[in-house]
Amino acid sequence: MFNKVLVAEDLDTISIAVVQALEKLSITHIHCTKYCDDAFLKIKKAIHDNEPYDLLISDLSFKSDHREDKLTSGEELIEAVKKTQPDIKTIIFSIEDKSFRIKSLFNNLGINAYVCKGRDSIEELQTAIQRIYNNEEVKISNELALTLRDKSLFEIESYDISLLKSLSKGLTVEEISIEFKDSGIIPNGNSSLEKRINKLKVYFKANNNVHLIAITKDLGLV
Amino acid sequence: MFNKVLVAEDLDTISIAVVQALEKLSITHIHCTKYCDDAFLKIKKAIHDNEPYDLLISDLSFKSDHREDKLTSGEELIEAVKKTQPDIKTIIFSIEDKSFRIKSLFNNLGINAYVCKGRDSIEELQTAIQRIYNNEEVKISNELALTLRDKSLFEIESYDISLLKSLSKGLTVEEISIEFKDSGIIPNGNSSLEKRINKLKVYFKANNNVHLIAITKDLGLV
DNA sequence: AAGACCTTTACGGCATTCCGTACAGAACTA
DNA sequence: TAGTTCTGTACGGAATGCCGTAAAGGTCTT
Repeated sequence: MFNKVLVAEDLDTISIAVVQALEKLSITHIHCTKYCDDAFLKIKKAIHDNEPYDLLISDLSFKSDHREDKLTSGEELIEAVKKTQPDIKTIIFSIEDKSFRIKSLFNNLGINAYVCKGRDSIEELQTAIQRIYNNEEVKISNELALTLRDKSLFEIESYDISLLKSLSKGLTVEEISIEFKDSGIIPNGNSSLEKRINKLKVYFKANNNVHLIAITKDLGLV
Repeated sequence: MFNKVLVAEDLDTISIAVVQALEKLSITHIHCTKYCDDAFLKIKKAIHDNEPYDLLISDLSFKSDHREDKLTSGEELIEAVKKTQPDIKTIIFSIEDKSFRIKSLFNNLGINAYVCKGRDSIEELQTAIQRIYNNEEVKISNELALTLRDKSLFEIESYDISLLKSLSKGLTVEEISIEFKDSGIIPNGNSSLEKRINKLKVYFKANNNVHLIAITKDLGLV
């Protein structure tokens, strides 16, 4: 079994249970951090000491508080970690259950498993760890596997996200056009923006801009 | 110390840690449920057996799954419980940190304490239980106490929420006017609705309707 | 190089929002 | 009761969103 495991989780309640679950798998060295920055430091220190971590289990969202952290989310943490220790195994353990979000995590971050916090997540977490250790294929629930194969979900690019974010900030199409021109984002013509917004409205079955933002906010896209 | 405590929490990880925390307070009878409906049943059964619960610790939001539950949130659960056992003590243990939401919980549900899941929530939960048992005043963090006293936050009524919800469903002012007339909600004239939306935009410093919905969605109002 | 195709942009007409003014009725005041 | 204030509603004009058409420019094929 893995020897050295790091848990990045802000909620004290959850990290207690995770540690307990790891102990049952007879993992000897378990460390916890409540902040992404601390997790990254620990990983760098471990490499320096020639005792690197085998596995990182991280939450996605971390509450912000008085501390000013560089890394504020599990995504940022894993991205940074992979750059310094590419061979480390990673599991995301989060409440997030939007399939396209999870899909992008597999594609962009190359995580080894995604375990969704829920009513029986301890067991799922344990089997995920076991399978990764045995180099078996990651178990993905059927429903999720289907959406992961669905290419159409991947059409929403960062361009669309920027567009939606600007809209949700209360900017008009005119203003977004100017903003995009300043930032060098193309396309940035009025009509092109309108057309793109229209595609998003069709995609998300939205009646108007207000509806569109309401929907994408619910999906956690913005 | 309390004798019999019920924990309503869907996430297995968290309920493990909560039970552990309760055991340290030498509470002897601790029961857990993962669904609101089950919690309500247990409480009714306990009353029937003449061994009622002293304290209910409940989460706010519960994941929906295959089961079709009558009670789907901690609010609904506590509301139902208070009707059958008005003297039961209640603590909400949730990740929600929007002050006006918490305020409405104290005002509408009459909860005894609100503990926010976070980096040191176990300890907060334990002291909250202790204080409730000793009939001391509930400890509220300074920041929260301020907003609880702030009357202005309470100006947003259910009328405004309905309005915002209809907007976020993609309806036009015209359509909302018809909807309100059908439901007997007043005011329902076009201009009145516009005027009210305008007030909300001023209040939330929103540039336009899209912005307004984005803001109120973030605040968890809609 | 010519044609088909795609993307970006421009323009125009209609719908909706945005915002100011105005007026009628209810509630409140003296 | 008469005047004042508040609230709900109506109307109108400017700005923005909404949607279709079309032109300009790029890419690809043949």
